[in-house]
Amino acid sequence: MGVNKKEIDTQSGSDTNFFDRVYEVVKLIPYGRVTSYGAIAKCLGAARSARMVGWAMNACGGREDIPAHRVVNRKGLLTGKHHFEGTNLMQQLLENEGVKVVDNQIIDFEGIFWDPMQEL
DNA sequence: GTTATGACCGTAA
DNA sequence: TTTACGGCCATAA
Repeated sequence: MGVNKKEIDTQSGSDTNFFDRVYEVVKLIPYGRVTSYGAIAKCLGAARSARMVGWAMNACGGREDIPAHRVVNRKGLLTGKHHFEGTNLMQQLLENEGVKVVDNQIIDFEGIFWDPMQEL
């Protein structure tokens, strides 16, 4: 039995599970902490695929297990809040965890920033 | 198979 | 300083 199918991917180990990887990292985000798409992407080995991380979030719509509200862009801005229900749901969730958010921007972002690579 | 989009990031003007 | 554009990877149509 050889590897018929399509010879694995051009790269070793990355079975279209890119999304699942992002989900796992996001789910690993501790309470009261936040991270950025680039940090997650970098942790996955694709720092240049930060957009894919956000894309994965878009597909996460419906996965409550994934605290996407803890994922923000490099500036600590809630760029994805538009994808949440309502208008301030994401902000409410963050404030609920003790994260101060003003004008869609996280206060002391660098202070509560959680780097996945730092833990992993 | 190609085209277009995307919750980004980084650099240039 | 701010603003604008391109790149880069992956998914969906």
